[in-house]
Amino acid sequence: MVGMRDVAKKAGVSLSTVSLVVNASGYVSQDMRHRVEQAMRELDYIPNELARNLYRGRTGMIGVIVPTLRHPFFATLVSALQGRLAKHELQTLLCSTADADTGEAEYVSRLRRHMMDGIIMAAHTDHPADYWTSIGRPVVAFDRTLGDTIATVRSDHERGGRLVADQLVKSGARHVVMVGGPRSQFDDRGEGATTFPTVRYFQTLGERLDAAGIRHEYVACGPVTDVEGYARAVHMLFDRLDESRSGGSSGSSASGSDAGNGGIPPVDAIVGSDVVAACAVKEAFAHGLNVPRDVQIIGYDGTCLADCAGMTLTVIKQDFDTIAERLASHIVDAVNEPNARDHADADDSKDAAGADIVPVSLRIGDTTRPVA
Amino acid sequence: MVGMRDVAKKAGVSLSTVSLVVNASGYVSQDMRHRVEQAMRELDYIPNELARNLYRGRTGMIGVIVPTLRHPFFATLVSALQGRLAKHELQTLLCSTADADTGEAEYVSRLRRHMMDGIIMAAHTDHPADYWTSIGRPVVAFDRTLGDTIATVRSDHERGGRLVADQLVKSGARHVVMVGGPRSQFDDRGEGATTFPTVRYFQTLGERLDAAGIRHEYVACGPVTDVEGYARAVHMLFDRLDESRSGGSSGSSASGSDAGNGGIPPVDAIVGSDVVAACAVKEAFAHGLNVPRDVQIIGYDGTCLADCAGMTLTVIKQDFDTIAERLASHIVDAVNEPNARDHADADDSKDAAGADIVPVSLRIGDTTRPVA
DNA sequence: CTGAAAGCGCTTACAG
DNA sequence: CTGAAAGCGCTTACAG
Repeated sequence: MVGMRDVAKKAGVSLSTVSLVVNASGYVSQDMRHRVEQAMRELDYIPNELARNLYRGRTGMIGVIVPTLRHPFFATLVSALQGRLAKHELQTLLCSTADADTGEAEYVSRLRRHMMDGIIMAAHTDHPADYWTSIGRPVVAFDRTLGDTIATVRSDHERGGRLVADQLVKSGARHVVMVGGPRSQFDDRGEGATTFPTVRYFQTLGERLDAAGIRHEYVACGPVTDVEGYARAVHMLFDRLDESRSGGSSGSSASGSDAGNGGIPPVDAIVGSDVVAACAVKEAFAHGLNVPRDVQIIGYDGTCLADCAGMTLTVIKQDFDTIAERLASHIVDAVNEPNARDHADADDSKDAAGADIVPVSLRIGDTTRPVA
Repeated sequence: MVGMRDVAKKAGVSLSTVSLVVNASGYVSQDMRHRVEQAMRELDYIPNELARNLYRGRTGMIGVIVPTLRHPFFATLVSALQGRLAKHELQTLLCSTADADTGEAEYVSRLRRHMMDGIIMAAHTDHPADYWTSIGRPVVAFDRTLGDTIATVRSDHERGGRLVADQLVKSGARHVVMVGGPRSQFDDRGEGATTFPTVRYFQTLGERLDAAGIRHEYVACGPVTDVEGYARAVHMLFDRLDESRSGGSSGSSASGSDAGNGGIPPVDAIVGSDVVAACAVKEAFAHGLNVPRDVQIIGYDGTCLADCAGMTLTVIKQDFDTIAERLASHIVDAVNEPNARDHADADDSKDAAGADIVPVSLRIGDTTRPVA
């Protein structure tokens, strides 16, 4: 392998001169520069970045922790992130907790050992906040709270909830089923606010529906990594709907809890992630139900599924580009000034916990009825 | 930052002893070992991997070049790859050519500068074979030919073509439309074989349909990165179908070239990637066509779209896990013995060009008719 | 089995 | 503006 030393020898100059030329820093006379460049060309010299990394204590790589790329949501997020990080000269190191059955601890350990410069955390974690704050290296969180000193970026899920509630109320929905992750996500973690901002969508939606007197219930599936789990849950849901529609002879009490079966309006709206919504469209077809006449369906996320699900889905779109931009700029800040706390720049797009809030929007598709 | 030197000092031993303990290599007496371990614990010593990298000339990272993660096919591939690479203690460095508008040259340069140990190439490239073979560092190709010395892994697309032809023939299809990438992909590149193995699917399918006397045509869309391009192409296709179905008044000659419009059977089968198939289902619904009675739809790839497209798609499934396993083991070989050429182990699952061929399978869904 | 020494390839103060 | 020197933090021959 040809190194700087060889170039220096060939050009008849010192090591440092070569270094200055390679890095285009400092002043080197035209003459020297040319001789060095010529020597580099002749020897086909390629700088070894490893040595630079060691000296600088940096690798230029950011670990992005997600559960799995198989879920279009994370694929889209990572895609956007890679583009943004690249603009800051940072590489994206893929860290999936489910795809490689490696816990996040493995990646945190790599962060500690300087194999990456920082971590963007977008996967579930059981570690408490002090685990994350004690790492002492750059970490930024997406859609979850990891501790006071760790910046968070998330979508405005409350707005999502309001937009969807509005759509449902105005289109005359009478019985809404929300399909989402495990109920345990709704639990507080001391702070009085859940660490899973996403559940705020369902909470806000639920409150609004309550206020409008619209019946609603929540069906929990497995964790986000289990895409098939969603399919099963939606499948079972429709079987149940069949039962309730085919008369009051339903033996199970699953279709209602606090009212006599007779008076319960049939389910006429299903709400959940894009995956849930896509499955719902499929089941509706299979069960001979007309969408949106018999049942309205509203997705959440705005991934490619929203346009590939057999019908153009009405969805809440998360703004992946803006999210990625914010995450990237937070991690760049953290990498550049490791000691600086949050740039408390009194940004009004932050919530009480100081999270960076990105707006969402409602995209009307063909799976909802026109509003009154 | 606390380094090995500090640990050595604290434990009262030499640097090398600490190194031996950290690496669990060589023999160290129990006593020494304990003292060192204790010191490491007390000082909270964390080895700096950067120094190791420099010494070993390795980073433990493999670059995976794909066009974009936004396409479920590549998301699934990368997901599988990450899992496999992790089993070999290798990290996955995401290198998207479209997401970060960075050409592959940028990543090859990083490979050269030792920022990664090898590259798995799964994106389109305009560079000729000798560009790739001249890199002189580990490269493995997925689904494309990059030169004699570069190992290739691909699915058995010919088999895919046969399976689909069989399905179409037996179910009585009369007019098949294939929707795929730009026609230019079909061109030879000297070697007498296209560098895009995927087109072999369409070629084989076409030959078989010819043999069975079934009419077929090819509609070209933009490059794979342009998912919306597929949607548009399929949309236009259905508009054309409407026209041809509503009588012979079609002014355009697009629907046929070598026969009078009158005698052409209406299109009753659409074949393409999962994305194409999903769009086709959607358009069929929108146009009031019954699937599979009026039109059969067959996808290719077997990504999550195959189960989220409004109907369970009949698809050719690529075996992502096996593909990832093969790619990973090839790159591991290449990294470990840089000079070794192909392990010419006379594997019978290789084609003439020496590619490693992985079987595909047909998954029957609800978008095809029963076979005779 | 343990310690002093050289070195991985590059950078950056620091004298000339 | 250029050159000799020390050092990034760790590893591995090589003597003891």
